[in-house]
Amino acid sequence: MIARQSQLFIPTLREAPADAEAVSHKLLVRGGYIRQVAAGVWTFLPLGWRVHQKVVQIIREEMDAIGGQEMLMPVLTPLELWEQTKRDRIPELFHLQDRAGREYVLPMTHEETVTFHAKEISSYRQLPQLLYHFSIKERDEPRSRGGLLRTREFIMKDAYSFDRDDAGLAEVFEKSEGAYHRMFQRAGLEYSAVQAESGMMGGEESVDFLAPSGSGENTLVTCENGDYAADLEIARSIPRPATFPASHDAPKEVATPGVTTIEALAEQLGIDAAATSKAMPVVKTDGTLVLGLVRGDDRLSESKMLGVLASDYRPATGDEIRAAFGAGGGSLGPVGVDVEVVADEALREGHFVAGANRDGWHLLGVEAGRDYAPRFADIRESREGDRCPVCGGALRFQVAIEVGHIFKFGDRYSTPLGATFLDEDGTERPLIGGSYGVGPARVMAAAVEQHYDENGIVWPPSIAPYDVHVLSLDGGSAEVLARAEGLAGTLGREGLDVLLDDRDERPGEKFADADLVGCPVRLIVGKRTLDDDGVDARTRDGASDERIAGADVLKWVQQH
RNA sequence: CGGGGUGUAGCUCAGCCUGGUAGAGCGCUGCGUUUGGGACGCAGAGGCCGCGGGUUCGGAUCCCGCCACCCCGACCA
Repeated sequence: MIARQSQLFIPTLREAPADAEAVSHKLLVRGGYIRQVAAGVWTFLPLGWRVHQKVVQIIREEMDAIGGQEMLMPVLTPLELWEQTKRDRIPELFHLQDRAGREYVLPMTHEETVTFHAKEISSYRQLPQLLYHFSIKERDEPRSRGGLLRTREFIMKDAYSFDRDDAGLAEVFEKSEGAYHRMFQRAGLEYSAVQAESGMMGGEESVDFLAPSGSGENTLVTCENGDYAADLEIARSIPRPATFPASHDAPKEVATPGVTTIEALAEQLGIDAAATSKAMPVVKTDGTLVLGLVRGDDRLSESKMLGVLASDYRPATGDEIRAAFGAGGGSLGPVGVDVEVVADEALREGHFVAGANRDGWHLLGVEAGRDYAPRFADIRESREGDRCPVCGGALRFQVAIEVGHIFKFGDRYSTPLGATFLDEDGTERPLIGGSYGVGPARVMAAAVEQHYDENGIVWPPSIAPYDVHVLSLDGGSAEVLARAEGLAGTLGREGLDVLLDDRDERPGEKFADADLVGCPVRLIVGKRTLDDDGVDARTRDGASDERIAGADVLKWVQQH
């Protein structure tokens, strides 16, 4: 296939739009791949759509390879379905009515709809099933950001599996995980599969696929030895050891006038911040006050705390704190309080300085178990300097994009929607399901975040908009142009996607645009190459750059 | 929803403080010269200065309100 650039709509920009921050956002806009229509709403221009389609095709092939069946479910969805699963109250859900007042939603995923169809499965003999589609998702995000990184409308490949039991589900889940590894590898991404939060809608098991990136909303924690990877929200790790001052037989009061921060406390007492404890009073949805306690140098992990409390919560207000503890926020501690204390595991051993629940005073030598009886849990957020929980190796923290997420949902949808089947023994059971999502646009953005240089995008060959970019530096010479056209034609007939820059532009401009667009292989035809009947061939990554004979071009392209 | 910021030509921005009939660079059109890393000359086109109200003889500029967009946070099946 050969495309003439002189006739295409590829509006490249010399400068990045002022509001762009992320590299992928800047380069995809500058390269003429995407344009913004409204906040979080984007058009894929012809070039961008080609890349998107290439990613889609890879995903499709890998899904089909594990027995997935492609279909298409509608965007417009009756509200009733979502009422039945109680997801109609999700704030991100778009609602609308038709002229007769019937209510609809614009779904953010299709569990309800696919389960609605799965009601037609009536026998174990029809199981398992793996259904998927590529469709538009709508989410009323309070805040979209970073170009394609987080949008309010996007295309997602979402697959749904239905099985008779957990064993069947485990099998598809594993197969899907394998397919996901293959698709991200094929797309040229660096990524990690990590155990993820199951989420409020999810079920038992959940795996996130995170691609390290210059911009993103997740933090990927990996061990240097490759034996541990997790999302920061749930990452476990070994904190550095604390250096303790002398111990005491019982907590000993010490005056700390005006000291309300850990830094000030550690400095005044001349001790390691890790030898102090930090108290974070929170209030659960039912109004119960709980005191979270972490080491002074640690941060409370909001997501871990959420799991431990099994309830939503908020920080206690100043008034609530004073009422419960009789002191201000900077002077709180676990000794002698009436509320439940949830202490981080790091506080299990050692004697720590803690607030005395009296303004201007702290306690020295506070020991868990002896001086207060906490419930221990892992509630600290991992941080730089921690060691791997598996092997003790150094941990690495990277900003990352979530490109895929798979999770088991069991009968979360089949039970409320009444999707049951008759099992072999004649009993009626709910279908057991799993959900497997991946965002092609995020794969695209992640690929750019990972592969670019100061001049533009350096596409992984598998998802580049065109395989080969032929530049005709004809400067009006019909002979050169004819040569370039012939070359493009030859490659096109071999099944390569060729972009021929036959525009009436100066060489510098063609080079700059070619760098920006980022096709993996570039072939330059000009007066210089006409002389020896050759072509200048180079790869976008700069690894190869050489004059080759015309007859060798096909071979060269296939090798690079 | 909280905090910060920006809306002036297709893009990047100046002008606003201190009111006086709209600017630059790039891009665009035509002609000519050029042609291996974003050329040069000449001649042009292009703006409800985000929207509404107010103050004023006069508002891009000052005041009030609204809207949009971006960044940080909250949120994120």
